[in-house]
Amino acid sequence: MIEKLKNIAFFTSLSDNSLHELSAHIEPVKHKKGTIIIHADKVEPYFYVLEKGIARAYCEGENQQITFWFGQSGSVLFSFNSYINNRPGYENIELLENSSLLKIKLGDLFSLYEHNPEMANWGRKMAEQELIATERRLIDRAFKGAAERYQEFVAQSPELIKRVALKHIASYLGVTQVTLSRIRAASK
Amino acid sequence: MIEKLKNIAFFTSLSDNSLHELSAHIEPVKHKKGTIIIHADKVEPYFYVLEKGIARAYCEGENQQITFWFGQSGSVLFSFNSYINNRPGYENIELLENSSLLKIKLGDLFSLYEHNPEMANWGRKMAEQELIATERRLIDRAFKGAAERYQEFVAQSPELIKRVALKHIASYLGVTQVTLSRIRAASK
DNA sequence: CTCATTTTTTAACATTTGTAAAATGTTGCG
DNA sequence: CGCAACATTTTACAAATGTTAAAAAATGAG
Repeated sequence: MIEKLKNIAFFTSLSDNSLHELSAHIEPVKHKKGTIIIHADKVEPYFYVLEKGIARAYCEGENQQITFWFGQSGSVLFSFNSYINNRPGYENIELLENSSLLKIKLGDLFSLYEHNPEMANWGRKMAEQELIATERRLIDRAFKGAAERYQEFVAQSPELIKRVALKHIASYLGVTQVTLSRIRAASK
Repeated sequence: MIEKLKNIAFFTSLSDNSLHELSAHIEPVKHKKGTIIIHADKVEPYFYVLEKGIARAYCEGENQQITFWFGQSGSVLFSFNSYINNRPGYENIELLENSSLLKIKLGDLFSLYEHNPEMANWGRKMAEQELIATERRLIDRAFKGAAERYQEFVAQSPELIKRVALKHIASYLGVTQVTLSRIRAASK
């Protein structure tokens, strides 16, 4: 299990001692494509690391779902509001392929944060990395047109383009599927 | 100084001991309206808490500035990329009024994180709160039209509407100033 | 207070994106 | 295979937002 963790970017900075403590609380699980592992409007008590597979986070709108995040191998999956505020979250997380995950109870993770400063700093850095990535996306959306955002998405996430339905990518990019089709047609 | 810190929401959870340690590294400063306290493309070595005043963070585009964040009393101001990755940042932070701030050297803050677990958890929670707020804005932008975003901004930030130029609010909301004017005209 | 500067609003027109519906393409299962 | 379900593209039209320019209003320095 420790060797598994060492292969995941988020965990490479941890000492063997912390990895050992952490691994005692980890349970590997597998789920099929289509499984919703995080549900909106629920306090979700688990934190997952995606070992293999693809996932998306989305919110349910009136007549549409809006995908705002994709996860790949090495991504961490959790309900932000459950993790941060112990309140029901706003996002669903769906596995888009049959996937392998590592599962940790939030309570166990928080205990580690309280008594192991290295883990507390790990949690801080994880939140910071997610923060800077999220803010970049917010800014990018303001500066760049939909076409440019699509080109960058293709360049940065070639795997996702191949494996994820375009309707999800369209909503991730903040346009309708019709607009994405037009962009793709124009760039041939 | 400790009493000052206790009045700031971010610091209310800290023990007197941590507040004491922290306050040894804090320098109160005042700056005039228009001062840029965080510069893009520079590693900014200070972390600020806004005691009194208003600030905005913006990125410089080709023929426009895009404001993507406002700070008020109690907000924390820092270059995300300097703080998180020790790299030059992408944002400028400008004081929109004469302001009082508390100034802390990043290096001092990081030392506290390393040897004081309570401070490490404080840093974690701060990043988490910024993260959840940023993600909510990203999602809101996808779900809500510009008019609705404006109404919510008015409801949630009545102070900012009074004190901040509409051109900055327009770019914060992701529309041109002309569009914001139309929205305001329609909602009378 | 007055003038110069900046901010905000309004107008006319262009462009982008959205909506709805039909056509085409793809996938998986019996 | 062949059908059914789902995904993607295309078309025609509608709505929202952008661009440019000018007028009106507000602000601030002297």
